[in-house]
Amino acid sequence: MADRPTTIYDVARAAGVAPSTVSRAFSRPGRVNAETAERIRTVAAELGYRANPQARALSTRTTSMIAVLLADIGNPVFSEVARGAEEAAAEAGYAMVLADTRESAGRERELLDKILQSVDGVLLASSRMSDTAVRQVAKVKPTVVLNREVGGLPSVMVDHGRGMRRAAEHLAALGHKQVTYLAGPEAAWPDGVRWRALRDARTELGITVRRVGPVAPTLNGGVRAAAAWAAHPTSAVVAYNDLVAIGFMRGVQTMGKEVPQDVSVIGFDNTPSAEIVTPGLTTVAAPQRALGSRGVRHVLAFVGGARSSSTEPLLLPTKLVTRASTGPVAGRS
Amino acid sequence: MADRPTTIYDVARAAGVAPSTVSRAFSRPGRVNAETAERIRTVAAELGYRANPQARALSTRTTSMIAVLLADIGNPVFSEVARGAEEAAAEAGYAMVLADTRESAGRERELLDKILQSVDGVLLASSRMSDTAVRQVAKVKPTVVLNREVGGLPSVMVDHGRGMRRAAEHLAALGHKQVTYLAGPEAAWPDGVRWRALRDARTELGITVRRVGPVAPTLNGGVRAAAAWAAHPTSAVVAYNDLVAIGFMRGVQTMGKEVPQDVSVIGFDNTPSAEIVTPGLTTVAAPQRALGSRGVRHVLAFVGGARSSSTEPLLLPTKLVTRASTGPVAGRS
DNA sequence: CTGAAAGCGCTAACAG
DNA sequence: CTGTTAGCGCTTTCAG
Repeated sequence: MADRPTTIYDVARAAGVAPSTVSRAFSRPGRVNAETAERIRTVAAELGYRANPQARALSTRTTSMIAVLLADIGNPVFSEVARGAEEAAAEAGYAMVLADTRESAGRERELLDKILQSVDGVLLASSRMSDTAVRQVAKVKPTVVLNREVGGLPSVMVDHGRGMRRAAEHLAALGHKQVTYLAGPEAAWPDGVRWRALRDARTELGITVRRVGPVAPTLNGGVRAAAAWAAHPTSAVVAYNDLVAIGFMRGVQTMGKEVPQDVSVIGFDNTPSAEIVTPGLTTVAAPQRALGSRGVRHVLAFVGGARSSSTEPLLLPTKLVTRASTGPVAGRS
Repeated sequence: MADRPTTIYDVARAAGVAPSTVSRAFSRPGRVNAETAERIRTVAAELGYRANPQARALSTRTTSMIAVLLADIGNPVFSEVARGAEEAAAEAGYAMVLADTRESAGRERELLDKILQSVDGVLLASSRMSDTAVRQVAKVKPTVVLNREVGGLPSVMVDHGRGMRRAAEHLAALGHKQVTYLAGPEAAWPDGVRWRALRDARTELGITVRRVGPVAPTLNGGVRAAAAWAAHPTSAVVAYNDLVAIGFMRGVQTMGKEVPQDVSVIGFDNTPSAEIVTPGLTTVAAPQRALGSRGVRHVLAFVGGARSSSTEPLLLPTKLVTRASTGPVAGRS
């Protein structure tokens, strides 16, 4: 590949200055004569000089890289988070080391063990590790968690509670009196928040609520949920995510019922599929991209030396996207 | 965060050996007395010693990281590639630096400029740079390109030609005589390959082909393509990708026509949406995940010192997934 | 403002 | 097999 790359010494010799001056010309432009700096830069460009990041990191103890860990890059929800994270990182001149934990706390620990030393900060997008394990990480490098609260650590989360609230209001406005929640994995943090928000809205909205599950957060999980729901049908259903909602719709359609005539359905996440399915799925959209970018910016703020004063979780708003899967309860034929 | 991390010297002192021995105990276990090695490892564990990757990199000139550049991490096709890449990298003990070029050759260059020095190899998943620019990169670090041929550089690609061929055969078998191809962005390498493959299949399969576009590779692009197609309708259509195919179906349905009764539709990529749309979309599935993992393994092989002998592009097979969007031409009502 | 010199933590010869 | 001795390329005092 490369012949020996040009170093600071090569540039120094060619420019007729000391190596330290070349170094300063790049890292501390203010502390060097403007003309000399200019000359050095010219010479460096001619020689195609690129600073060696490892050497720099060794003496400065900063790498200009941050780690982003998520549970499954293939999941559109997380890939949006990754996108936002990458954008924010690139904008700040940082590179992103992305690791996929495949939903395993063990893998997560191993990965961190490997890359923690190579980054300036960490964003845990969907950590499955215990609180203590997360804190351990935070002790080594500035760490921000997403969609989770770990006592004392900075975090950014989507306001799932309010999202559920909006969904419930929408259904109540359409005249629905009974709502079933199709619960997702118990380990999933947003699941609990949503269910509680739905229950809390009962009296105020004058609805009764029921819970089915937990079901797998997949198309099939939704299909199975439909069977469970059929035992105690309600005129409205809110699902853990879009996939479950779509599976549910498919399930009830198989049973000869129609959406939204027989049952209104709401999902979570507003994945591309929500727009494509028939009928279009009403769903609670979360700003995943913003979640990723805010998360990274938060990390970088701490890298830059912010104190842990901002311990309060940052809450990002959701938006209810209404489509054809919800309708008035009176629409029942 | 951390107090001064423990170094090789701390371990050496605690274990009563020379620093170099500690180093060897980790990097070259064979070259050290088994018992001493064991003791060193124990002491190291007690002290919580972790090697400093920057220091190691500085002297070995290898970082155990590889760069993966792709055009848009939000695109499910690429996120699958990223997933495969990450898996292969992790398996080999490498970390993945992921960068999103946002379809811009300029950004791509800048990003590479920034991270090239920090990685042992590069995987260009959907480079928009010129051939010469790509070669420039390859001169600095082992580089593998995906879905593209850059003279002399190792590459891995999906056999889009055969995929198209299979699609055409499927349509011919159903009795279709005329096929329209909804072309994607001209800059996209697979687009040309597919169109040529379709044309080449004409005589043998006894079909005539037509081309519409290029259209944007989006839902809307597909809708517009439907309008263009309506000027010269054919009984079958193959789209650049699933999104275009789905948009097209939506477009023709709006015009009061039915799929597949009035027109059979085939997409490319087998994205999740293909399964969810109504009718289900017949599509050419590409092994995106494998593409990513093979790509990374290829890179690592070169990092490991393989000669450029394997200049032949590695071709990965596609699979035709048949669903309800294609049917016999006789099915016309 | 610039040069000289001392590391950052690890690996790599070279002796023994 | 183990210890000693130089660096890897850059930043950072410390003088001047």
